[in-house]
Amino acid sequence: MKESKTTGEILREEREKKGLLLRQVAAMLDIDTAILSKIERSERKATKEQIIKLAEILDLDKDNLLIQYLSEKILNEIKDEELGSKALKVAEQKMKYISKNKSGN
Amino acid sequence: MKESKTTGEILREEREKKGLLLRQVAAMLDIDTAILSKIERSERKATKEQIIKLAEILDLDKDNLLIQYLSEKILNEIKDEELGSKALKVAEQKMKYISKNKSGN
DNA sequence: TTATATTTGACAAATAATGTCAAATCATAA
DNA sequence: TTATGATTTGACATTATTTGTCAAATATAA
Repeated sequence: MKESKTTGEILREEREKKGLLLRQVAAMLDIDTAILSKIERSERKATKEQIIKLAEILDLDKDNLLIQYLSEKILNEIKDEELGSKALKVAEQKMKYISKNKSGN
Repeated sequence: MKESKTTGEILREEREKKGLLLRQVAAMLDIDTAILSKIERSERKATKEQIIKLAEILDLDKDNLLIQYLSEKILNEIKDEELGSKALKVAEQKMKYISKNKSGN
């Protein structure tokens, strides 16, 4: 019952569907093959720019991929924190408050 | 209609309530006064260790202060992101999934 | 004023993120 | 098998970010 894929898993799946090699995609990103290998196995994080390029290369929805990516960055921030779950809820509350008071109201 | 205080605002308020000087609290934290000044004005982030020490020094609830602090770290991660709000929601979903499958079930 | 507290900004040190490279491992076709 | 190409691993280099110091500027108040 696997609930959700990691960004890395998504990237690997799509790259393989397209029959592309790590070497080829890495070249398009202008990085070493080793890094892309690590990104796909969640051993390293991609940069935002790399995620955007990868969405283009692999025909993935850019916004969805970015949301995936950002949510992982958020979770990474609290993954070792006992209070992480509570902090996340508080962050959402604050976020709501911020949105409500955005410029334009 | 100020909804919530920043960690810095809380820290300054409590320090002043106790009649302590920046210099004094900074010394207890073993950092320069300048940094504490910046932390209280949200120009710099504290470290987790500093937050814990500050809770002790200022008699604040440690967990509450840490939750405040962590939620700010989360928001900081997405504050310039258009998709931040969506990413936050996805992070919560993933978090629920993770909790559900914690060791011990 | 003078004294003390705080703030500011330039800079230094420490840490973390991002990358390269070469060798090891893996998969598979000859 | 062995030979080839793909991927993985780990040591290391580079760069960016974080965390800190220091001294001068500014505020506060006696």
